[in-house]
Amino acid sequence: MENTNVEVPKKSLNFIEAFVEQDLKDGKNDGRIQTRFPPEPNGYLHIGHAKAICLDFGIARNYNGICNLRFDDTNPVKEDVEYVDAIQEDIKWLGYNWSNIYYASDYFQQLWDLAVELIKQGKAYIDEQSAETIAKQKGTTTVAGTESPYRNRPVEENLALFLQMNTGKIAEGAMVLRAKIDMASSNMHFRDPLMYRVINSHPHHRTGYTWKAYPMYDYAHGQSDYFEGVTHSLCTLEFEVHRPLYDWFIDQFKDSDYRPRQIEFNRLNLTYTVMSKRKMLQLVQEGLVSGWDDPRMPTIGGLRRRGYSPDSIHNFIDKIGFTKFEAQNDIGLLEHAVRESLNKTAKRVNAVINPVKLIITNYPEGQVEMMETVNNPEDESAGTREIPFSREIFIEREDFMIDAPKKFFRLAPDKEVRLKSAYIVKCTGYESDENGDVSVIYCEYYPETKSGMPEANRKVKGTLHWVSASHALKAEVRLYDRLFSVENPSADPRDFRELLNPDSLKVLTECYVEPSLLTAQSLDHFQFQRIGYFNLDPDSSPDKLIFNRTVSLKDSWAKEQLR
RNA sequence: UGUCUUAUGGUGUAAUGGUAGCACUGCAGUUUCUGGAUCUGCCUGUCUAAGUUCGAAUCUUAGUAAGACAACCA
Repeated sequence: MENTNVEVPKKSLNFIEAFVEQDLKDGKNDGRIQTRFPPEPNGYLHIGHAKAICLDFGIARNYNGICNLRFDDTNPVKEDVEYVDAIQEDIKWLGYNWSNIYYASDYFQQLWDLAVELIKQGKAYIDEQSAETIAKQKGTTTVAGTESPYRNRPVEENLALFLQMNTGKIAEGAMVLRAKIDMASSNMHFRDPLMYRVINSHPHHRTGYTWKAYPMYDYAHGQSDYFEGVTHSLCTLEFEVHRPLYDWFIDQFKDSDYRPRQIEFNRLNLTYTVMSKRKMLQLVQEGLVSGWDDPRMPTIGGLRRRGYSPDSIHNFIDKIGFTKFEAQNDIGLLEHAVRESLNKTAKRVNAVINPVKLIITNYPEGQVEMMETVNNPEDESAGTREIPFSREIFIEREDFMIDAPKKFFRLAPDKEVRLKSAYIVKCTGYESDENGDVSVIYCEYYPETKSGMPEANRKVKGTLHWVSASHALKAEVRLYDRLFSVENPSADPRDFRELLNPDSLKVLTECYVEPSLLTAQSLDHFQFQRIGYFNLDPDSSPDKLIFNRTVSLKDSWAKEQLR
């Protein structure tokens, strides 16, 4: 799990980096660069968070700044320590280390004191109206709000009531603290936003029942940034309208030239994917997936289990960039990024996922030869290994056709193919079962065509992967496809469960892999020749090898066969 | 009948007043002890209209379209 040696590529300049460089040039904040990644510990991280993480930590790294992890834990109703731990593991797995770890709850006292200060200045008041009434008085986007009857209550009364709010004697919803700004503002967030509400029914995961009044996001987030010395507070586009309020709160309290700056970027939208926490939770709870780390889930845990490397995720984030345009990113680009990254490192192994037996009739019975084969043609340092070859082997059913069309360069009656790393063989016959399916293929081999021998250079059109029948390990292979069958499930008006792709998981139990895979470690990734990238599932055991398909190779023929 | 933001090939993203480039997809080809990978080529784009300028994707105005905002969520 711990993986701190991941290489994180330097991104090309984006508009946020341009802002950062301008701020540096202008000498702002004494040339200091500080960011933060501020998750609320109320769920698991997904690939959308990975985008934010790459930006927050990446900016700090590229500009000799620091990036802190801060849990935005101001709402105990939704938060849990379970998520705090999982979030940290996922960030580390992505290859990042935070300088400090903070919690918004660390600032509860400071925030409280500043709120008192604001009340004393007459800029905040206690409202005792119901949530419904307050909402009604906010007006609408086109109609100005009306002022609360409590808006002008005396400072002393406000102070006394604010203290009351934190005693536990005040019922939830009975009173709130509001900033006194402008009920007629064209920005809804300026219409006397709530700063504090009472929550006494849930313990906070860190402070227990110490506090009964909790700060709201708009107040707590900006001030937390300010307390920590954040210079660039990066968040997603939907917080754009919050920025004036963010700045307003900063203005109330700042006492030097330093000020944090909020910059918004586009969140990640992936085709064929839902990333809403609510929907992901539903998928898990209703058993539509096996859990938060189901290989089909867009969670960091799911991607990890599926065989995505941290490097491949960085590669993807690097490709999609950061802009202010609400984009729909093609899942195909993610898959491309994964292939590109895994291609450099994945060990090539022989595996046959839809086997048919092939007997080499002129090969001595009982003879076994160890054939040398390269681990990775892209990387010489990966070395070679030996695989056993014998009279009876398995090949892919798709690699043999009785009536082969002209462009079919694999095996067919009277045709020759190269067995990868071994001999050239010629098909001399086959047998079919009662359904007409081929049950066994007969070949003869040419002993002088063994790989590496002088006579081996004879050209044949096709090369097939294979495993020795008596040496192969039986394995279970799980093929994954996109979870949803529509391009933009989030925008589809139908219930998202109706949009699930019924073929998103296909389990193959009659698969054979070469014996070297017995020593594979959990999550190790491999390229199965001409099939795709796979990794060993954590639930595997020596008795039952389970491989997850990370992504298929971009071979239209193979793709068709795998469906 | 509001405020804020955005608009570049099918998709994503560069070009910060000076030749519209890159990647993905698609198509065609090359090559290989697998048709993958590699390599090569091709296709397709500045939302509309006015203005400023020697020159506009870029600046201005208007229009059009899209997104965000009216949680005691973050």
